[in-house]
Amino acid sequence: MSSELQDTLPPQTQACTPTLPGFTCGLDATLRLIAGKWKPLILYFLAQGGPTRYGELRRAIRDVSDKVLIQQLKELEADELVKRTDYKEVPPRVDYSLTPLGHSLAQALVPLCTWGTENMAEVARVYAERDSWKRGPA
Amino acid sequence: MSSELQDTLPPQTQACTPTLPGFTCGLDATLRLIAGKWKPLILYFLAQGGPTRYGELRRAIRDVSDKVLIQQLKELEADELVKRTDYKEVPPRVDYSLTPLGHSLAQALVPLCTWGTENMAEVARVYAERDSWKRGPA
DNA sequence: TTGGGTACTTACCAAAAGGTGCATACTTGT
DNA sequence: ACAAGTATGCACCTTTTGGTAAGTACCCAA
Repeated sequence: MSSELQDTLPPQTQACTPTLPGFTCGLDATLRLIAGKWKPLILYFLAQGGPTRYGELRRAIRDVSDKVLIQQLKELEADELVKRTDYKEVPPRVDYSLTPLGHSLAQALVPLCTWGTENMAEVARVYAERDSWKRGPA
Repeated sequence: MSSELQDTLPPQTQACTPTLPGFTCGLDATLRLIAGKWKPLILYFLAQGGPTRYGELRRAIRDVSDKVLIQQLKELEADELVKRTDYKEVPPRVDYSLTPLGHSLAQALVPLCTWGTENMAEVARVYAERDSWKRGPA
């Protein structure tokens, strides 16, 4: 990594420069917001699709349960990354979209997605190996 | 609505292509590798400092316990993101460094760190609000 | 000899995270 | 009439995660 690390670098005794409140560094702050099994996926999905209805999201993010999806959406909303719009219609209709803050975070997520795509074969291989010794040799 | 958003969306946010094994997309693949409370921090720290001895890492990443740090290092090693070097000296001496794969992942983490740094005030504010209603007003 | 440092390992636990299934109140399609 | 879809809420429970405290084997300095 080149030396234009926005945080620190000097004689470092810590992972990053501690700055505000309780965060050890910017990465730490970010990680707390996106901690949650599906949050990054939700953000990323919303970044791609714009306002999305609950049911659509639910179907898009495979294997998530209602309880957890709702829960994480609420947290994202409380964290001001996502905006919930309730149309107060009679069969319920609600949609979710990114706030500007959420949108910028989603952008920061893009490199991770790109990395995963580019290295998917590698990652899959590693996983295959792990799974095989876990279940015992052939 | 089509759920095959991946190929119909704006090229700049579009980096997610569902293809291989059990991953829904690149982001999903990446997230599985860095899932773990301290993993991103470990990767980021190693990216900054080069080969680092265990004890140094331990002291750099505040509040991590031996058990967990070791455990996550092992997983990172199994995932071929980190390389462990044991000098087999008499008072134990070991150090950890990034593999090329790990290094590229660490690069992808940089925007998250940057985002966190740039929006730290915002994030801190949001957290303060949450904490206050959680514990009741002063 | 006692104490500290090195890099771990293990047993035991508490808390957090996530999942399941049922319920709601109302509408539309069959 | 009845099933299905809509967006949740709630009680309950299992899995996962992380943490604590202790131990190991060895060396060096006081």
